[in-house]
Amino acid sequence: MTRGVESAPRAGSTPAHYLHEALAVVFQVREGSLHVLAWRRARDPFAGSWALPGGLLGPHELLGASLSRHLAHKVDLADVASLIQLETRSDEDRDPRGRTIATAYLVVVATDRHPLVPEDTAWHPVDDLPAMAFDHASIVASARERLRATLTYTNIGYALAPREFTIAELRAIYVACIGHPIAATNLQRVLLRRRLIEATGTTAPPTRAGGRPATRYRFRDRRLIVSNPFAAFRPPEGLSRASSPTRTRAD
Amino acid sequence: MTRGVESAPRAGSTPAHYLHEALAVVFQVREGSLHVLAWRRARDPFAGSWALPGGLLGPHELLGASLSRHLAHKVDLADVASLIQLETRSDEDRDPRGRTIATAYLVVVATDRHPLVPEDTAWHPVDDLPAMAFDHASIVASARERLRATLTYTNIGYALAPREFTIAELRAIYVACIGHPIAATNLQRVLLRRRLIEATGTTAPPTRAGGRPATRYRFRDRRLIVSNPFAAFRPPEGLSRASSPTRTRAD
DNA sequence: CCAGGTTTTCGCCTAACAGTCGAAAACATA
DNA sequence: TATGTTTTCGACTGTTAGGCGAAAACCTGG
Repeated sequence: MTRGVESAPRAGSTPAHYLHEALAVVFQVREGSLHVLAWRRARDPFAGSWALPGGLLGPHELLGASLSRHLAHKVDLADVASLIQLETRSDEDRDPRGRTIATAYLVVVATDRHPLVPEDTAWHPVDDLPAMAFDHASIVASARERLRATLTYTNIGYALAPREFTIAELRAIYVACIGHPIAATNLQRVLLRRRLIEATGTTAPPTRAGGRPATRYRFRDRRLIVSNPFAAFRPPEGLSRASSPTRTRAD
Repeated sequence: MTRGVESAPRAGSTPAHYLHEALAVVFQVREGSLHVLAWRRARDPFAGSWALPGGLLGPHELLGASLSRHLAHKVDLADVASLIQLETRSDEDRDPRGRTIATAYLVVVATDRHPLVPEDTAWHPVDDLPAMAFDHASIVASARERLRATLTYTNIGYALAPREFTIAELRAIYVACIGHPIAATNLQRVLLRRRLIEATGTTAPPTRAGGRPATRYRFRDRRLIVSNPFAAFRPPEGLSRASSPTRTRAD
C-alpha cells in the first residue's frame, strides 16, 4: 500500500483515451419465440457476421442518447424509452480494429409493434443465433439472462406486451422470454395480487374461432417497478421509505 | 430511418476518444452501520471533498483489474474478489478537468477485516456522508440501493460477514445494509430454507454477558448465487436448466 | 445452589401461495 | 337448438412463509 497520492495523476505521462460505443440488445417476442435485432456486416472485420446495433459515443452525448441516435439507423422506434443499462465490456481485443469499450443496453419492443428495418437488418431467434461479430453473442446471452430475471420481479412486461392483452397472450410472451412453461392461472394470480395488471373493462376482444372472449388487461404502471418478494426483508408495514420497493397492497 | 450503412464509420471524421476510470464503492459494516471508503482530495477540483477510490484505465487493462490495482493504493485488501459491476456514467461534465467516463463497481468487506488505509482515506457512514467530489455521492446512493436489493435475493452476505457468525451478528449486518429492522427468526429461517447458510457444528461461541450460546453458521457457498423467489416463474421441478437460478431443495 | 436476567432456539398457529380440477360463461358453427 | 371451443372463475389441497411465545442454555448475584 502506497502513500495516498492521487493514484493516476492526470498530469505527467499522458493518459490513454479510448473509443466508447453503446450497443443495443433489442428483444422482441415474434411468433412465440424471443428474437434479437442484428444487422449483417458488409466489411471486415467479421464481414458477413451479424452485429448488434449501436455505435460510437459522440463528444457531447450521453450513452443512452447516443444509443437512441444510432438505433434510429436500424429500426424506426419512436418509443425507445425503456433503455436498461446492462454491462460495460473492456476486453482489450474485443474489437480487432482497436480498443473499444462497449456499454450494452437492454431494449424491448412490444409484440404489436412492427418497426421497419433496413435490408441488412433482421430479427433472429435467440435460441438459434447466426454467427455473430465481436463479443456480441456473449452480450446477447447475458442480456437474455437479465431479461429473464427482470421479468420475474419487475413489471417490465408492460414494455413487451401490447398496451392491452389477454392472459393467454401475456403468458406466451413470458414463456418465450423465460424459456420454460408457466401456468396461465398462476401468472394471472401473481400479477393481479402484486397489482401489476388490471382488467380494462373492455372485456371482449373479437375472437375469430369461437370460445369465450378473453377479458383484456393492462399494466397499471408503465414505468419500471421492482418488487421485493421476501416479506422478511421488506420494511415494516406502513413505514415504507422513500425508495420503497414493493407497493404494499392497499385495496 | 436511413439506409443501413455502418452507422458511425471508423474512417472519415476522426472519432472521439475518452478517458475511462473505474470507481469502487467499498462498503463495510462498522459498529452497526454501513460505511463507505473515501479519500480526501488534496487538490482541485473538489479539493477538500471526499472521493471514491479508483483511477484511470490503463492501455492493456480490464476494468476490473484496473480497479483492483488502484484500490491497492487506498486499502490493503488481499481478497478483493467480489467485484460487482454497477453502472457506467457518461455525463459530459461530471469531471470539470475533461470528459471522463466512469464505471462504478460494488465492493464489500467483511466485518472482521480491518484493512489499513492511508492517512487521507477513511470510512464514512453512508447515512451521514461528508461533501463528496464529482458525482460520487450519487454513485454511492445507487450502489447502496443495489446492495440492498442484492442482499435480499443473493447470498452476498458471505462477503459481508465473517466466515463464521451467529444469527444475531448476521442480523446486525443485514439491518445496517437494508436500513430497517428485520426479525432474526425470519432471517434465520429464510437463509436456512434457501440453503444459503448452515450450522458449523461449533455450536458455542464464548459469550461474555450471559445468555444461551449462539450456534455459529457459515455460508455454504462463497460464490454469488442468485435465487429466484416466485415459484410461479421457476422452471418445472427437476428440469432446472444449466443456468438454474434457484437450487431446488434436494436433501 | 437457587433466583433472576439475558440471549438464542424451537415449535405452533395462521396467512399466503402454488397447483389442479371442474363448472360455468360466452362465443362459433351446424 | 345442439355441439364444440375457448376462456374465466371458484373450490379444494398441499406447501411455504411469517409472527409470536415458550423453552433452552448460559450468566451473575445472593
